[in-house]
Formats: sequence, structure tokens, C-alpha cells
Amino acid sequence: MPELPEVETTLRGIQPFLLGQTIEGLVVRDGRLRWPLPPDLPERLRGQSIHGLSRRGKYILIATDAGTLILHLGMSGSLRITEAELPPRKHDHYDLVLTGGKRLRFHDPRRFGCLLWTESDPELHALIAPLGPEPLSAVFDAGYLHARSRGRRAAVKTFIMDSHVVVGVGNIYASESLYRAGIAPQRAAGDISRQRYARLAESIREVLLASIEQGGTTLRDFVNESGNPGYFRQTLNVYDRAGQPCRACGTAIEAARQGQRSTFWCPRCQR
DNA sequence: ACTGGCTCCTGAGGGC
DNA sequence: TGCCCTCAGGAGCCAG
Repeated sequence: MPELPEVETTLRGIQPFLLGQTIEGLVVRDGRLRWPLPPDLPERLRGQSIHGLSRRGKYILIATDAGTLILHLGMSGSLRITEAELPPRKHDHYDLVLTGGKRLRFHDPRRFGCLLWTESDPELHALIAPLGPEPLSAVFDAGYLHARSRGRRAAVKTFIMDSHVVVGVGNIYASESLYRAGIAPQRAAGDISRQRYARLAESIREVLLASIEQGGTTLRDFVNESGNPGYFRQTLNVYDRAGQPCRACGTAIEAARQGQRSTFWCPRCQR
């Protein structure tokens, strides 16, 4: 379940293996992803050299001279660097083969991920252009959230999970950020003060940064074997803790469904 | 312009 | 031990 920290960790993990390398080919075992893998992609990629890797939201962008690969991990996707002779496991849907034998191998049991191709500026791509700001950038602050939320009756949790508002806040970190900010998840986004949004913006930043740091410690594992950058290991305050005592006040953590998603919060600490 | 609900997919976990 | 059911989730899409 990659959230932004996992994607960032993945990007940092694969970058040294890809940058400056030449693509020998693309091996597709199952192109039925969120969007079908473009059938002509292997021939387009052959011989291209990779001159840049970046991230926009949870999309990983791999730039070549001819165009840019747009990769998303969905919710169960992972990437790893393998040696050529390593036999594929179940759900290893494609390999980006590099000259020299190493491969970038995409694994995704649920196939919610994707691999797309654009020959224009990727920032203008239909999936990228409407995205909100990066939560770790300077423009993401109280003023932005406050202005953007006026008149909106949707719950604040739904609001911050909308990638058109801000990218990279998934279900787990949405609950954790709201807990840290002391805001009840079902409160209407438009009713929250600028001051409380200042705290929320800061909380989102802190939760994401802490998690990126943790991902950093498992970088080596990720590249070599597990592919499991570990937010499971980090201490969650509310997520999946229904009925358990709040770490701050001891009140039982509550759980509810919100927009098809599970939400957890402390009824005493969050108002 | 918003909002909420639906959808894709497979594996895990619970109940019996 | 095995079967069936439900649930989990990113995020685009669409109807209202």
C-alpha cells in the first residue's frame, strides 16, 4: 500500500540503477494494468537512455530522450532491481531491461498500477496536470488549505485525500495527520479555521517526513529483497487501532467508514 | 463546482 | 482442512 513516502523511497532506491543507463527492451508478461500497457511501448523504449527520474504525487516519471514513462504503483505495486536470470514470480508483470543485464521489475498483485508513455511535457499529461501541490513544498500551507476549502461541505479527511487538493495523502496518513492536528475527520472542510489548517499542514508534513526517514532506513532491504519499505514498522497512533486506548488520553479509538474508507480517530483528542 | 458512490483486482482473514 | 464471504485500498470516472 504505497503512500507518498513509499513512492519516494522506491524512487530513491531505483534511481542509482537507472540514471544514465540505456534501455535494451521491455518484457511484458501481463499488460492488463489500471490502463492497458501501450502495445508499442517496447519498440519505443528500445535504445533509449534514461536521463532523469522524478516524482509527481505518487507518479514516478522516468525521462528518456524520446519521451517519459509515467509509472504508478497503485496500492499493491512494488519495484525492484533484479539480475537477468532471476525467474519472475507471480504478478511480476513487466521488466524494464537495461543494457548490462539488470532489470527494473514491476510486481503488482492487484494490478491497480500503471505504466504509461508521453512524448510531451509530462506536467501537461491528463493524469498529472490536475494534481494539487506537493505536501512538502512551500506552497502547501495554511493559506492554501484554508482558501481551497471555503464553501466545501465534504469531510476534511476526504478533502485532504483528494489528489487534486494535495497529492500523496493516502488513507493511513490522513487519519494519522488529523490525529496529530487534533481535528475530527468528519468535520466539514469548509468550517475549519485557518489556524487549525496551519496545524494540519504541519502535521501532514511531519507524518510524511517521519515516514520517508523510516523508508530511508530500509532502503537497502527494499532494493535487495523485501520490497517492503516499512511503514508497518512505524508507530501508528490511530490507524487500525479501533477500541485500543489513545496513546495520549487513554480513550478508546473509534472507527467508522467514510467514503468507502476506514477512518480511525480519538473522540476526545480530536474535535 | 462539488459530492458521493462505483469500479478495477487479488490475497488475507474470519466464520463455520 | 476447506470453503465461502467480506474487506482492504489509489484514484479516475460518472451521475446527480
